[in-house]
Amino acid sequence: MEYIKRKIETIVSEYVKKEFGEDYPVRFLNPPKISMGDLTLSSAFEIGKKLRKNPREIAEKFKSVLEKLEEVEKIEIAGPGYINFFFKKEKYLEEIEKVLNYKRDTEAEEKIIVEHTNINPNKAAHIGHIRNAVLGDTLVRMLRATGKKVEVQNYIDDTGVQVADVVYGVLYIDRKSIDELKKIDKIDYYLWDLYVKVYEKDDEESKQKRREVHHKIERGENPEKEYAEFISTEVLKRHLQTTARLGIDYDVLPRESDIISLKFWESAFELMKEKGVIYFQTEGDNKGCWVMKVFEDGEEREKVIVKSNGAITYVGKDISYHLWKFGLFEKDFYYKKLDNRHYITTSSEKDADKNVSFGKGDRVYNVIDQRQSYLQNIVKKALKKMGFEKQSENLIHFSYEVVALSKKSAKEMGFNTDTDKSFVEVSGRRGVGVKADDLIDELEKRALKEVKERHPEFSSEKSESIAKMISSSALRYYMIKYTLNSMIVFDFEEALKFEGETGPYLQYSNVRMKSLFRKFEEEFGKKPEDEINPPYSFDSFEPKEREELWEAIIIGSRFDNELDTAIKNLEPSRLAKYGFYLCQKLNFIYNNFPVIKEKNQERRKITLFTLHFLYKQLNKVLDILGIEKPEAM
RNA sequence: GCGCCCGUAGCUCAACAGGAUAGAGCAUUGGAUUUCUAAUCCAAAUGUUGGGGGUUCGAGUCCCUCCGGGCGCGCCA
Repeated sequence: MEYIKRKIETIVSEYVKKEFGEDYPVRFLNPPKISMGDLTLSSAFEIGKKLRKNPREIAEKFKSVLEKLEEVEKIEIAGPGYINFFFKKEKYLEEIEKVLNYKRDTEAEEKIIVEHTNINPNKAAHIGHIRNAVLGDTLVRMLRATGKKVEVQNYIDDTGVQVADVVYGVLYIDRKSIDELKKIDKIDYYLWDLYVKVYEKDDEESKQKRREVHHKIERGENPEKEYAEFISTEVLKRHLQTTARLGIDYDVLPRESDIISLKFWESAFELMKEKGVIYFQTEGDNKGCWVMKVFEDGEEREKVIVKSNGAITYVGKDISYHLWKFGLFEKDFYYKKLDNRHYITTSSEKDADKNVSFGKGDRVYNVIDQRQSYLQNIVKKALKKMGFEKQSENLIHFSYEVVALSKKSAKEMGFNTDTDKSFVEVSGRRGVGVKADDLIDELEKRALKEVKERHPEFSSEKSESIAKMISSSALRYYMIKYTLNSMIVFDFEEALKFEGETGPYLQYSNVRMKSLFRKFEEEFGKKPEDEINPPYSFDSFEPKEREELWEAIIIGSRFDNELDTAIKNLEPSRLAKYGFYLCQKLNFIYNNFPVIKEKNQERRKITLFTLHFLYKQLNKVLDILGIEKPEAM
């Protein structure tokens, strides 16, 4: 119904300017009940507030102006001043293509970079990482659905202490050669356990040894460097297999080791000195460091960017990475193919693919959990201080709460639940967490059992393929249905559900429709689309039935509004909820209005229209949520 | 100590930018199919939105205060 809103907007802003001599934003609301109207305009409140007039009186003035709209059947002023529109139903149905093919105004060409997943390549991916990846991927799909150009980056911290710690473990605890590592089936699982072992013996001597390993990797000394490269690449490949199970891909994988060897930092350092953003501290706690002044909590504080031993801090690296993301210095990576879906950065020119280019974004979304807010803000401030105001503003921390384990689930897995808190924190170092692949395996197992029970006639290949789609949708929906601010206290019982507000429910609704349309074709010898033609008439329905069908159509018409709101508020859960709501309406109509058995052609046409329209809208939602659409389930 | 976030039905969560009678799922109880996939649908029941005060036509939402919980504030990454 966005096309009608645009029409109303034009009329309202013209009228308001003439009548009240000022511009007011035109805002729409959804009436809480369809009996109150199809759409609400709230302008009377805003104008009334400003002019200190009764909003109801102002609303009355709008009535005559807006009633002239050809789409409008009637207008009612309700409550304290809501302007409620009732559309001409038959006309609305005739123009449904305008709803289905709504095109947003094309904004100036803008390149968006979304960074997400960013799992340290030293152990298996766990449910916390999955929330990040699913949120990031959904954000990407949301943006692309509105026609935006989006590049997806997955940053690989292959030189950090985490990798060094497992290299230490391999070299000094398990004493394995690279050839031996190659024989391990799931290296990420092996390292999950090894990582825990490394921290079990956390004495001074091993700490010292670990630091040494880290420094050697940073300086490029072998065999440490070789091990680090091997491990991080192999674990990365495993992570990509895991995310691929959820339908998640990336355009480019920038590696920290390349940032270091291509000396990004040196350029960033020069730039920061030149712009006077950092300076050398000669006294106090930070003596010998390069620091940046940060204004926070009403006082100037210092943030160390280069340590007194000359090493760069984490923020320092992040600042240079972001200068690259926005294309703010001349430095660039080389790229090569990692597999047929992903490019990875490289520092050597000779194996580089010269035909691709990444970065140089206008807007950047970083999908990182809420604990990193402080540091993300430092990067933003650094950009601003360097004079890159616009880029600083366009750097958006897509922040969300973490995933923890419910005490019940943690106990079931044999973790220590002796804590004051009502949940158990996920910790890679202690090996506390649910591995993503384990969870997906379990979901697949359960889905397969269901499919086999329902369809014993299916080949095992077919059943398995369907089970995979179901498990992926269940996990994706579970991760997306919570608002970003809400901590997910992971519970097996909740996550393994296929009924109620779950991904499979949405999938199932879709399958039902497909099946219905298939049967319709068999029965009537034509496609549903061929039946759905004007003229339309609701005359053969009871008033109650008419309202039920019409409500479903109005709900279905809100897709574009929901998508826009989800993007504006950066809240993917909104779209998940909408998808669920859509399916509830769809299933209700399906259960209460027969199609194939319906003898009255007028009734059949309208019912089919409604279901087909909701089905098409649902398909858009499923694509954005990354939920696959099996033929049967 | 300072900053950010949260507190809503028995449980897990919604509530669009301050809007109309605070809604879903799960669990509970009862019901629907000789009929398009029952992973469905319908109905019943459950609320002082942590407490108190304020702002206004209107507050779960904004402000103040108190209580309870989470996270952050490194020359770690």
